[in-house]
Amino acid sequence: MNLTDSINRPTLHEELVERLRNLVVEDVLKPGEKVPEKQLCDSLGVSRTPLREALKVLASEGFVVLQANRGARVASVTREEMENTFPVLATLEQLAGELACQNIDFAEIELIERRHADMLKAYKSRDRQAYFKANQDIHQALIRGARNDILQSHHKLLAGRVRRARFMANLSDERWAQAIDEHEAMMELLKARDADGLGKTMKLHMMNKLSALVKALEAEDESLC
Amino acid sequence: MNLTDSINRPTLHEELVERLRNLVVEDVLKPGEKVPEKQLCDSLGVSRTPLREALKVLASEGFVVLQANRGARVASVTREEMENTFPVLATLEQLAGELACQNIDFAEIELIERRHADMLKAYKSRDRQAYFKANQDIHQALIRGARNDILQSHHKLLAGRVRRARFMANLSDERWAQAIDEHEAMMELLKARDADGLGKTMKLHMMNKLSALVKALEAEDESLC
DNA sequence: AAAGTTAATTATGAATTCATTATTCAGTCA
DNA sequence: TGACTGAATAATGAATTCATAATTAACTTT
Repeated sequence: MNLTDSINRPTLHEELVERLRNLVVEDVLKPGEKVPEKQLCDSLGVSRTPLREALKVLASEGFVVLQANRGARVASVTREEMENTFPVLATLEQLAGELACQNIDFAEIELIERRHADMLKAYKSRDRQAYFKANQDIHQALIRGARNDILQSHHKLLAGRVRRARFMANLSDERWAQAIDEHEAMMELLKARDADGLGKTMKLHMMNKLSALVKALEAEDESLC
Repeated sequence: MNLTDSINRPTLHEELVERLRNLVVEDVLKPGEKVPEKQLCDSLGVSRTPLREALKVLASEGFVVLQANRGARVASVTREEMENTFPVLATLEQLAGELACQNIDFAEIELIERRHADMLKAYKSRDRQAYFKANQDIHQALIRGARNDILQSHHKLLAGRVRRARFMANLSDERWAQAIDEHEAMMELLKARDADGLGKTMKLHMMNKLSALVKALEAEDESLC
């Protein structure tokens, strides 16, 4: 019998924060759209109070924007925001890489190796969905390996905001190949527990992601004109 | 006549977030204490709804901890939390230092120089209050100079959580002198716009703060036994 | 008297209600 | 026809109410 399940019942607004954030990150609620309180309440079967509490939290996390007497709108994904977010995220990843080399245990490295293999397989079969999933798992496992809750929570927030961008721009074949190379290097550096090397590589990896994203966005803009 | 004042009236819960956060940061509400909803509502003259909304936000920021059906408690300041927070804060300061060297304008550097002079004066007259204020202004001005909103908001959050610790431990004369030296170096590197140097120095400065804090906490622990 | 049990009280989470502010839309006038 | 006005409608922010869970107090029972 599992006792923790019945005890650890999350409160209503916490669940709503999770679900609404997912709606934003997964691009179900589109940037700029206003969040329809009443509609969401009906479809989720809750009253406005916990939903509004959740919206305040989401606003403080930057996923929605509140306007007095005008409710909440989904925060838009601007190029400027990305250009501000990625450097911060990159620095946090650098720190995570350094700390992970010191603190991660062997079992976790093996787990990452397996997910790394999954990722390579997904790359070879050009399965974007599986690739993204494996990629995300690897990064998360590395962050967890850093053994720093504060780092983890701030990383999670920024990663969520960045994840929205991937729905806007598909990565190029060229960038995809480069990303694979970078991951190969990261894997080796982690196994060698080269803190400085892994940190720098992870930072660079993230900044290269930004370059690719900006390029993709520019290409998209052109195609729209 | 100033028209912007009357328009930009912040919403009730936003004001409450600010005020409650200050109560926590300024150590009016002590770590571990439970937050008395009813009492606060009475003394602030608001109903529970906006207050509770504010508490959810504060919880997501890490200043209070919510327990289902047991309300909110002020988050405790543990040594472990500090040891997790400082490295993250230090990395953010490093990034801020690098970006500030690129983006800050001359007028802002001059402003920082003036506050730096104020800080030296406060040090010489051993005015802790004035010293802390000038110190905080300098760091904030540097962050602003980085021209990165995301960086700024995350820094603000972590800085707030760290600030609580200074109420728990007074810094030693030795550390104080060291901090002054570090600030002198930072000032020179900023004026020279040495991005790498300023970043590294600011990071080190922050990590030294942690060491001093941990030492002070240990000394305090001993004196209590 | 101390530990355990039950009833009264209080606090909490969430729904509902209410006042106010935006928004929509029909009607007016240039 | 098209911009303006104002009433009708809808939404939002905040207070209030209500059901339930936690805490306290009173009361056994040994």
